[in-house]
Amino acid sequence: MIAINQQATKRVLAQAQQQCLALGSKLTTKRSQVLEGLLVAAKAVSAYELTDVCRDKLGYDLLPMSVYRILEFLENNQLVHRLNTSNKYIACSHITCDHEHQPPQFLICKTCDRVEEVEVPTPIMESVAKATRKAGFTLASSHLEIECYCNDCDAPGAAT
Amino acid sequence: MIAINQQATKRVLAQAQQQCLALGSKLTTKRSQVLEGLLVAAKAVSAYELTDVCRDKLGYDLLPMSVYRILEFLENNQLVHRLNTSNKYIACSHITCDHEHQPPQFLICKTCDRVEEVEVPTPIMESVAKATRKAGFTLASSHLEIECYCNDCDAPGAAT
DNA sequence: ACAATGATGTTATAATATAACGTTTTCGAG
DNA sequence: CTCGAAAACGTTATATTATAACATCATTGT
Repeated sequence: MIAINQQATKRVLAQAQQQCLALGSKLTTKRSQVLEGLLVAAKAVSAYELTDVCRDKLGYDLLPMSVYRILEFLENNQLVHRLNTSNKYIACSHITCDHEHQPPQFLICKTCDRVEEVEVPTPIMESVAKATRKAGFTLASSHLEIECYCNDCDAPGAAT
Repeated sequence: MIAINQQATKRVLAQAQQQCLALGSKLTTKRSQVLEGLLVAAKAVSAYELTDVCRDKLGYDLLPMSVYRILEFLENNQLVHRLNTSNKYIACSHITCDHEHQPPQFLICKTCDRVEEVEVPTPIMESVAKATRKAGFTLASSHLEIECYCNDCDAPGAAT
């Protein structure tokens, strides 16, 4: 969770604005609203779910088509990640950092959609890349999505 | 590609039949047809695409709903893998083996949907599992889907 | 033979996603 | 300032992926 209250959210949105400007684009009102929706959701949500969050929790009136477009924009500006595994979106947990990051790996709870963005140690990812090359493929990105259960959602069938 | 000709396909289907029986179920005609469609496709295909392959290349008349049901059955019988990343399905490359396998990792070409099923060395997967536990998550499976470009489909923007 | 179960057929609809085009807004060049 | 281009946003339509719900048919053990 990167935004636990309204003030933190404001800070993140301000930082996101900066990040967009640095990339030559702008975080408009609508775009900011969508990002805020993702921050409030604090987990991976689909575009349609995000429309609901924006309406029900924030009072923002956004159409799903706009949400899709805006999510694409936010992804291009490294503010949001799309999780292909679940067709959901999540705010990047590093918006407030200054430094560059490794391509992220995502631990995704299959039950509650909570996501942690972690850095699998570089040598490990190197090994994965090596196994990939050996098979005649090239990594498209080293972004990995790993399906998990979080500690709040015990794995089904787990022994007590 | 695990079936390069008609004879190899027959062998795979026979082996699949055995594998089902061992699990207490049966590879019916329709189920066999769906699996054959996947073998003929020789790449990851969606359920609807598979319906087309079965009709156009094999003359089998299957409805998409049946295909979904049958794919679910085949997955439960370890004959087929569902790739969550792309919402497509692929025949398991190990149907003709006798021995147990590690949970598979998939290299998926984003351009042509060709898939290689590889085994990332166990110690590497151990490291990934360890990083996962450290973050308070438990792996749901060590099946990994890795988005790649295969050597026939050069990565966009790759230097020559 | 028939009841129970499993397999398949059928219809409807939900959920996710993109295309195509029109309108409004922004913003720099003149 | 204002006009034209580009960007952003609105709107409608439709494609794609997936599941639910219930009907019918087939198989099998008794």
